[in-house]
Amino acid sequence: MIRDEAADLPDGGAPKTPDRLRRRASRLLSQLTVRSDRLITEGLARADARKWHYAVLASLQEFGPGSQAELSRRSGIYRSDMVGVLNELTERDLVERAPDPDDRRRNIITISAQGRRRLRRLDKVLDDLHDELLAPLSPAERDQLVRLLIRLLDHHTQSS
Amino acid sequence: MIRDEAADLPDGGAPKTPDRLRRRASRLLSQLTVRSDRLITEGLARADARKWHYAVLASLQEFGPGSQAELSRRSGIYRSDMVGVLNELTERDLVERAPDPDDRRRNIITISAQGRRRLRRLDKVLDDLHDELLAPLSPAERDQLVRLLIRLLDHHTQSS
DNA sequence: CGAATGTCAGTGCGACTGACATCG
DNA sequence: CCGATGTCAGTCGCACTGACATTC
Repeated sequence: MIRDEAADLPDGGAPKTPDRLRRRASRLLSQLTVRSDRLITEGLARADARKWHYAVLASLQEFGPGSQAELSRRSGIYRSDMVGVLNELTERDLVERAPDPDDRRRNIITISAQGRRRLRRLDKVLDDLHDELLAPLSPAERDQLVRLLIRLLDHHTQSS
Repeated sequence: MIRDEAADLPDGGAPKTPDRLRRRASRLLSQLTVRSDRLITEGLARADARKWHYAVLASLQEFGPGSQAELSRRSGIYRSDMVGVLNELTERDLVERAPDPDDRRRNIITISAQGRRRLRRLDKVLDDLHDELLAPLSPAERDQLVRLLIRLLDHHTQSS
């Protein structure tokens, strides 16, 4: 019989890091994202909010009012899902949805004063949650991580 | 009427980075992970494999045979989902599922010779896919990213 | 008895698709 | 006519739960 151990390192024998499973960036990303998402989702739920609430409100504050399709592009939420998010936000009077007089297909979404207050609150909540998420890292390391992630994300979004 | 611009920086005026949306680590992680997952899943699909196939095979090669529950702990796949994964792997003769004589509750899962060949193939496929995923980063930066992610993941797994 | 194992059915959520009426 | 918009219904994959029979 063939010794099975011999088959362990047949491809040149170069001592490839043994914990490839653990070091695969894709696996690290997805496992960490599961935890991160849960942390953020639960944290925001305690403040009666969801991730997209923040995304939409922040995008409105930074780039000003816009149509739903425009918000969709800004925040990476699908046009079809944006409807529901905006329903929730208008229910809570955080944004206003008004028909665009110049283009009757569109709604113009505007952040309200209460929405701005809400956004400030959510920003604080998120700051705390990110402190928890990034706890083991120094400020410099956090910055480094963010920069690396941004470069990767940019590379994979411009091509699509 | 109140000028809305005035309400933009009411909290002290500290020039908080304007693109907070873009810099939130949690958002970067989830958005990047979506792309990464898609890249990997499609790449593996072209080789008639799934992420878990690799995870299970690699864990078998590195840590040796084990029960399903043990594999489940090693690879982060739920006990309930492991069943299906192992069904697929045994169908393809990549692993063997044999009852443990010493503990009749358990099955002992062993990687087969074909499974080892398969694993080597998948490792190459994944190397290429990670080259694509991490394309914008230098080797040193890739290493840095992996180390940062590992530290974060470790921190959030030991506590759970 | 309590705890672990393998299995199955099912939930909830998030990303994504398709189609449709309306309008530019 | 083509393209964009807002809306709705529905799919798919995945993490996760609950329950159950069997065995330790």
